[in-house]
Amino acid sequence: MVSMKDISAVCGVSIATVSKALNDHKDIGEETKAQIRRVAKELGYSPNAAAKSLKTNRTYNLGVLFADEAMSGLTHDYFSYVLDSFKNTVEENGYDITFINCSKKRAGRMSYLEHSRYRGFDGVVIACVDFYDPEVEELVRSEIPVVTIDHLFHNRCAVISDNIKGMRDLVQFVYDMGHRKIAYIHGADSAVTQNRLSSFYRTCEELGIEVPAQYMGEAPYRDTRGTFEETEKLLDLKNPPTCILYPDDFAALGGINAIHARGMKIPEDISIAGYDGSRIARHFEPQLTTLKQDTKQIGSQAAEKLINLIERPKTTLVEQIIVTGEVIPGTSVKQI
Amino acid sequence: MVSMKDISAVCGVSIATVSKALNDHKDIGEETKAQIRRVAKELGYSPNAAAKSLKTNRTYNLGVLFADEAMSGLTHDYFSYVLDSFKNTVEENGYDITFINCSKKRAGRMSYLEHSRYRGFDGVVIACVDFYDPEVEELVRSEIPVVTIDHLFHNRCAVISDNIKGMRDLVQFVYDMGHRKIAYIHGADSAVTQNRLSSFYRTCEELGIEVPAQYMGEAPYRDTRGTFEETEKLLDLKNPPTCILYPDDFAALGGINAIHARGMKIPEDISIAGYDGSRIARHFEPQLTTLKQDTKQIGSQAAEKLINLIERPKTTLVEQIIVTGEVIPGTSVKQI
DNA sequence: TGATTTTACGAAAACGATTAAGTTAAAAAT
DNA sequence: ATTTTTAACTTAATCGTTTTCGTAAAATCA
Repeated sequence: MVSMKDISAVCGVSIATVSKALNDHKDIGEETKAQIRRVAKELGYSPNAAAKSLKTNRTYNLGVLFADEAMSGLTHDYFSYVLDSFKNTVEENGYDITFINCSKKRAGRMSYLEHSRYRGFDGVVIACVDFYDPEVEELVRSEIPVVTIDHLFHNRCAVISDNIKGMRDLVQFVYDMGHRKIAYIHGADSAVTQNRLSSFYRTCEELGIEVPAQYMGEAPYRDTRGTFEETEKLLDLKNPPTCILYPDDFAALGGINAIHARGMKIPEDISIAGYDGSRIARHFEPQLTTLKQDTKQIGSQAAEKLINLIERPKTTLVEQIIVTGEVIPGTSVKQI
Repeated sequence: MVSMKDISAVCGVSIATVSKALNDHKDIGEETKAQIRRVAKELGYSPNAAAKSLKTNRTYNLGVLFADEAMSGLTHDYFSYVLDSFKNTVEENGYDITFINCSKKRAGRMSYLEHSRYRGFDGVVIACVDFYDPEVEELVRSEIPVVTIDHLFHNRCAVISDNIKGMRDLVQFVYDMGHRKIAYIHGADSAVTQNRLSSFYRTCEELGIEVPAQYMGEAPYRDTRGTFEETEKLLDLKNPPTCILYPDDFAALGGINAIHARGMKIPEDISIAGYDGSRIARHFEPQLTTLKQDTKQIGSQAAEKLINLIERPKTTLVEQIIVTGEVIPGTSVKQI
């Protein structure tokens, strides 16, 4: 690898001059700068991030902690969109991203914090993990700038998809379509689920509709088996709901199949709605009514916040940024 | 940050001794090692990857180039699975992954090779890009160990999903179900497409079935709009096919919708098949007949090959690794 | 006992950059 | 003409490791 030393030898100047020239400092003559830049290009010089960061304590590399329980990892169709947006935004700002190793099997592995320090991440984004993992808490309490997604820690920045408003809007939409018997198969216990759940209950209460206990079911996110079974239970009720809400669009497929298995049609016989607004839901038949989370906004806001935290720590607010979604009407909820 | 210097001060030994002790060299006394390790833990020492790699020229960091034309990026439902598997395997081996910045907008951006050198990647995996991009070629011709996925470069290792055999098996399956009028809406031009296409033609020829030109259509991968329109054309034919093959599972949705829009049923009125074996295809109704690419195998093979190339360059073969898939029968192809 | 080997450690250079603090010569000011 | 300022560099320390070579003491051997 050609280094500054090589350039300095060719140009007959000191290494310091080369460094300053390439970093465009003011105390280097214009012709010298030009020559150094030319020679650098000719020799095929490439800077060395390790050496640079050793001196400057900046890596321009951000850590991504991204390890949901279900191990869907990168294939998660909500977070992969968020991450994609995050990645695009940080790259536009000259940062790279590296995943924080979360394979917990390996002997001699580092904790999340150790790993982050080892790599010298300028900041870290945390999404889609067990937020009560002690390792996560250790990382969050560290000196490293952190932005979390869909979870709020004390004194830390968070970007949060507005599940409260989202669920309210969705229920309101279903209500406006005339439904009064609304069932909700919610996801497994988590902050996200709790927000959606309480918003569901509250909104129903405000709208004056009653939710019998049998109308509530639980199935893990993205689990079609669970929603299939829960849907069957709902359809078996003496007084079944006219509309079923699912944990997410993918899981809704389990419900769709359960409904079709009985020879019932959507939305003629029963209405359904998902959550996420995933790309594929637009192509279901009927088109799935869903709440589209603004993944692009969530990812880019997280990126911008994190970079601000790094580059302008004094003037950057510690706050939570709420990103709202929107109801995609679709055609899976019938007007009654 | 606490460094080896701090440890050496506390223990009253030299920095060299600390380094050797932590790296378990044989020329350090056992009790000294034990003490140094203990103190390191007590002080909360964390090693510095930048300093280490500066000396050793090894980063234990791999570059990932992953930038398809459609910019689906991380949300691509074939490559995100491949990448997830790749990531898991390299992490088990103590490597991290960093994306090679592919936002081409940024002024002063580095080329892929420059970026890779800058970060000091020990190796690079290339997937899902325009393989004829000069920057990609520059990277491939460099001294950096490279493994490509689904594309073969001269003198480079590649892991390739067997599209030849895959398409043959799929056509054979459809043939065995009794179909003789098979249409194929293929993806946009690429090596992958070409392999599938020629395998399609060859298999049909071997089976003695004729493929009229009107039975061939083209639509970009993952494009439901395109497959919708192409499907309509096929259905309009005087002598329509009994089975339609689609570029991929997602794109098949466009076809499904076109078919349903005419009030036709799958597979009663017409049969269809996808390609990929994506998770969601298992939940379509009817369950989509498709060729499941072994994404887990592809990712882990690529990871192992790349690591071998890095750690045992002398003894590692430059070869292409072919990963075969399997037909998922599903229920979208009718026996006739 | 004296010579030799082994064990356990230290000194110092090096990796490739950045940067504070000089230094020198030319230009500007007095 | 002398001093001051400015422009354009250079020197050298430093970041945190690794690693080669050297060395003193202890252990082994003759």
